[in-house]
Amino acid sequence: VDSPRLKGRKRLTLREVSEIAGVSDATVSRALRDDPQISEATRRAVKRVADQLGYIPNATARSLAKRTSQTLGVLVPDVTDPAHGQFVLGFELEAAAQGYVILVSNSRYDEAVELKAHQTFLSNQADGIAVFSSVLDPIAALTRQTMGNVVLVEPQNVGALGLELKTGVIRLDDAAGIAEAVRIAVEMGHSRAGYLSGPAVAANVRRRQAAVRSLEEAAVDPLILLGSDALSIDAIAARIRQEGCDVVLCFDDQRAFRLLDVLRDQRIRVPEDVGVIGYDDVPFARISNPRLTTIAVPYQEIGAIACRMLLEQAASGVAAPSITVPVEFILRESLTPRPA
Amino acid sequence: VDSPRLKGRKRLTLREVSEIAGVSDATVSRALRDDPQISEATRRAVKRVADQLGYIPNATARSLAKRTSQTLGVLVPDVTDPAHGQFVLGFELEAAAQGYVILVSNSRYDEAVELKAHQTFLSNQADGIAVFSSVLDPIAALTRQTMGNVVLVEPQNVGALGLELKTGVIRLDDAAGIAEAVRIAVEMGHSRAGYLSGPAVAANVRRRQAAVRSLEEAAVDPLILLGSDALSIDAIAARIRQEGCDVVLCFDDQRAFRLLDVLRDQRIRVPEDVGVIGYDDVPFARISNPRLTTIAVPYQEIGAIACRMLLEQAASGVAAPSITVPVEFILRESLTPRPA
DNA sequence: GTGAAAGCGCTAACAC
DNA sequence: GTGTTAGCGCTTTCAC
Repeated sequence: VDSPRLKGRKRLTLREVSEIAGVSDATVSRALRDDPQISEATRRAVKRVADQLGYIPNATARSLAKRTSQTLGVLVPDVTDPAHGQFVLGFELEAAAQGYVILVSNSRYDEAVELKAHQTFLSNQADGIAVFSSVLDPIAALTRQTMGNVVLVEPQNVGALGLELKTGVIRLDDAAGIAEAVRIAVEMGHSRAGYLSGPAVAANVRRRQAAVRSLEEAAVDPLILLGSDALSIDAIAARIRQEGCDVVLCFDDQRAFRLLDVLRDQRIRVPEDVGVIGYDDVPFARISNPRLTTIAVPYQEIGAIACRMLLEQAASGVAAPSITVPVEFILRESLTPRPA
Repeated sequence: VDSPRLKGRKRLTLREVSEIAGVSDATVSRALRDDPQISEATRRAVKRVADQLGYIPNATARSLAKRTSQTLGVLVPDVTDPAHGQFVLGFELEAAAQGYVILVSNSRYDEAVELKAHQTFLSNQADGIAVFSSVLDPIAALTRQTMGNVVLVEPQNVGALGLELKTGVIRLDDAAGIAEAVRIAVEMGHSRAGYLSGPAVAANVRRRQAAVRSLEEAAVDPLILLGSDALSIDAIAARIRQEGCDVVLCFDDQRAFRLLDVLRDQRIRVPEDVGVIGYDDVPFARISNPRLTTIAVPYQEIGAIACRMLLEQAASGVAAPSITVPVEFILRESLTPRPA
């Protein structure tokens, strides 16, 4: 057992392997990569020497020479958020399966941080970059001469200015999910729906508007805005009571859980007094008390898709067709028919 | 606005910048890195040209030349787990603050995957690697000629064989946390404590044993083993009832939440009929219903510490002193004094 | 089928 | 202060 000298450890190079194997370095390079035009005999011989010596190729040198790094960058606001974590997991698993490593960074919804991370990825020659919930001002991004190979997931600003980005985009079918939720809530006899807002991002606006529209179509009372993170959650509970909401649609599960928590404190019963609907279907939604009715988003699968789109774009050289991922309404305890 | 050619895009090199700036490439290199021995005038001139051209240095080439990549690897079983997510976040934030990028990989507690990820990080010249909850057989790991600069967080197998690893190690002070929990539970009048086991890892054994010992000292009934993931959670609830447990210590919060869920189904009241104690204090613990009594572990801070230890080791060349992180008992609704 | 040589984009002595 | 010269460890024409 060899003690790992931590620093300055000089690692084996391809050339040393070649000397011991008694062939040229080029041959070792080819043999190790299973280049077809190398004889089976030398290939095996070289490989034997290589892993006998414990040779680990230097990916850095390889990247420099090949001008491709087998590295992908992932930028999320916060891995700690279950949705983002699942996204990163799905992305990483797919990337690993394809022989890629991933660089990850947390932007904390900060435009400056996001931009810097993007540059860092570019600097590290990432073959592609996936950005989840990008808050970047598209003007700023596009003005720089290159964004590289990018896929945007649930971008917040793109499109706001009617810009056509030359990148693949993945969106959620928010409208359909919300419409379904509203339809079912109305069928259950609810007529005064409130909306618990999220951060000032595009998804929040889309979801709210979808709710407004769906309620209009259902010809019941218009959507009651309950305020967002700016307002204290207690104030929101108060509004729910005074507005007489019988169902609340939340921007996401996290907010829904917090709402359940304060409603419990205030002795407003869920679902008897008010129904609560989340968004995301994080793992916890199925074991909360009450279990949360929500709209399920396959974040892990989306991560895998983002990875594949990136690779596809890298190969084709053009933006992959953008897609809209379907979401699914999941009925659980936090929503029941309105008591007569 | 320039259309981002996705592939084969030839990026600006240092040399091109130098030509336009009318100086040598070495000068540009120095100016950009604020080398003190460059005149203020040329430094500014060079920088102006560089960012006018939108020059982005090639970190790959830099790594090759400097033999240090400003890259750190992080290996966790599953980013989706709140504890791991927090760890990665803390690690990444600290790394970013120090100018490092991170590579992340999910091992899914699979030894082979873990080993491969480790090699990949090494291949990519990571300046350090943090492994959370490593399941690697230390023999296998040590036999390879180098592990590089590593920090182990809550390793599962190290020490089992009495091996002295030459790496920094971060452990949790499980025993103290559990002891405190048991002490308080006993003070509250509980006397039949059960333990809901986790995966077959070192931490699980440590926590269980700490509970056994603490109960002995308290001179109440010995610990009742409730089984682990192998047993269905329903079977566990049944055992709780038949054994007459009045308090259950769980390996982690996730299991505690699942337990709360099935106890609710079975109409066993928490905390009235049985108290429940988790471990980790994931964010959800404070808004679950009932809110979960647990032992808080500062995973995000641990991530930052791991990062710093890695950097310290890289600089000093020797293993950083191992540390044991204190944990904190947090009393919430799921545990109350035993009703008389 | 294999070797020699040039080069990927940068940093680091060493000169001047 | 700044330029010149070698590499870093690999891939890749182009010969043979």
